[in-house]
Amino acid sequence: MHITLESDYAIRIVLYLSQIQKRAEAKNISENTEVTLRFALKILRKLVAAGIVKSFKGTQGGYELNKAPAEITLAEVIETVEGTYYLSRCLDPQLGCNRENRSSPYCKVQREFARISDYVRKEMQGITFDKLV
Amino acid sequence: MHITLESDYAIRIVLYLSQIQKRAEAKNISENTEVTLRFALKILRKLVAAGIVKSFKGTQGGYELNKAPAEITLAEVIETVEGTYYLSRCLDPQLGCNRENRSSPYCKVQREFARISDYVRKEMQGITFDKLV
DNA sequence: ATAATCTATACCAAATTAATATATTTGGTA
DNA sequence: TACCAAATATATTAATTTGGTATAGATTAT
Repeated sequence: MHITLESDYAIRIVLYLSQIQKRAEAKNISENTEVTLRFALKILRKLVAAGIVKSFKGTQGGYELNKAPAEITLAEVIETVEGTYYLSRCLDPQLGCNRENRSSPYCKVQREFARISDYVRKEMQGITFDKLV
Repeated sequence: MHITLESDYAIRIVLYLSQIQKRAEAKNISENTEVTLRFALKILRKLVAAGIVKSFKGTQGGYELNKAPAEITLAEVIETVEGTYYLSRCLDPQLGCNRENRSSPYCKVQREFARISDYVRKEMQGITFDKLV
């Protein structure tokens, strides 16, 4: 939904992997991004599931990017961690408007919020990690 | 910072006052906006302090708009309740980036977020309540 | 085999957001 | 001018979300 600290962490991690361009173990990533090890591991698993990062088990294991930084967008990383971005919770299909007696299913405010949310998503889709290193 | 349910409530309240165009007491506002009375009172106090709403004490008291709906922007109402809007908490001067060892005071990600946040604020400044009734 | 590394699920704590309670002040009206 | 209906102020509590941790297990290079 919103962009929280976890997104910030996920971005730092992908940015770090974009910078070093090689495999790094979780401990290394944690130290270099200032994200606690366990929380970094949790985020890394999400990034792996989303196909942004590749993981390798066992000795000499670790994580590396699964694609070129130029192919990874800010939107992708944020939505991996937060789900779809919405400016207001009333737009989230999971939450919706908490009002019972509303005349129409979508009010004008909601429509404005939806328009702005779309813009934000599009902007973030246009920002790739090669531009951020 | 972010747009929460409280913003949603504040918007509903201002919208309701824009629609009826007359004085209404808190209980009436609460019932018509589906915001609990006490929470509505709390929000109303903020709206009064911000000069968006005028309050009248005593019998026949209540609340009414302090200016025309066309003069009240979505940005104004939201920022009354949430403070300045930022896409990411790292932009909030009160919070900031929680990273210690950062090379530069503002990273590129932060700059992109700042640019998008500015856009969102400008959009919301352009939306007045006469368009929303 | 074993030590290093990731995986999975569940759990807990801190912070934020939402809502309520109580006591007080103000002002119109009988 | 006493009274009652309303707003004001501050503190407190409850619910939700976010951030972070613990434990047990699976995998792989050496």
